[in-house]
Amino acid sequence: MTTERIPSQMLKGILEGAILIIIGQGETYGYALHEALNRLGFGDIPEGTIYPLLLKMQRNNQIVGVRHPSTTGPDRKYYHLSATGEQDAIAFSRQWQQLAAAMDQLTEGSEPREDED
Amino acid sequence: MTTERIPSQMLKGILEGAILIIIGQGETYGYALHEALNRLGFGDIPEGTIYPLLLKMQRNNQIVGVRHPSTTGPDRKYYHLSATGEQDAIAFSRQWQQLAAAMDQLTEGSEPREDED
DNA sequence: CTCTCTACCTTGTAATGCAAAGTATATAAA
DNA sequence: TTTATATACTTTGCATTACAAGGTAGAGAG
Repeated sequence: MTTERIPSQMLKGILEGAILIIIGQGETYGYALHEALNRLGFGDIPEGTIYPLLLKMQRNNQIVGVRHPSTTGPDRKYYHLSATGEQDAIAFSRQWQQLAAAMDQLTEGSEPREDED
Repeated sequence: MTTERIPSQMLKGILEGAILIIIGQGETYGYALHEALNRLGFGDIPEGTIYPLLLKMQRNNQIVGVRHPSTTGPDRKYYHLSATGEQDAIAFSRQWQQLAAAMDQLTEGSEPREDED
């Protein structure tokens, strides 16, 4: 199992972008986001991280939240991207690619072997 | 020119790992590190970021610094990895790969087109 | 009625990148 | 000599971020 925990310091500034992209692929709510991030390999991001972040993104007019009742539990707050959020999602993708490219440059031809553990 | 500025929040926790890897590829000093990071595409990381980080890494016994006189300017403090630092560099590489894999999953088949604007 | 799963929110803390300012050496220009 | 520039390292304080810990509440199972 290569599922290694990503340190929280490494996620700083990336979670917001990741969430922008996820919401951009279809409106969703906090609790489902928690499961989506886990499924994608970001690890078990706690609710104490996700919900305050969503509220901040709402304050910054990146996302818009609408409450909907659920028949199987408490209300859900569905979020979708605003125009600003869409632009931010695109900007984040570019910045991520820039970072990934720099990291690629860094580890070019000097990666530690992992053939046999 | 696709050289986009990587936001500082996005670098949090990644700079340390990147520096571990660079120093692992051959001992170097702060000022040269500043240029190397720029050349690799990480952007113009200010000295107020690099030097305090090196001092912290030294306190944490990840790197070892040795002063050497220079004939072309002030003394240089050359750093090399400690045993701890080598392990941390390897751990960081794994964690980065985990993060990059999660980001790949995220943008799978749903990237914004850039063919034509 | 209690327990669990779902679903959201708040407060306070530690970690990180950075701006701003300072110190000091070597070299070239005035 | 004086001034300026590139090199080279350090410190203090700030804004941002992920998180732990705790709280609130609805729906269904026992």
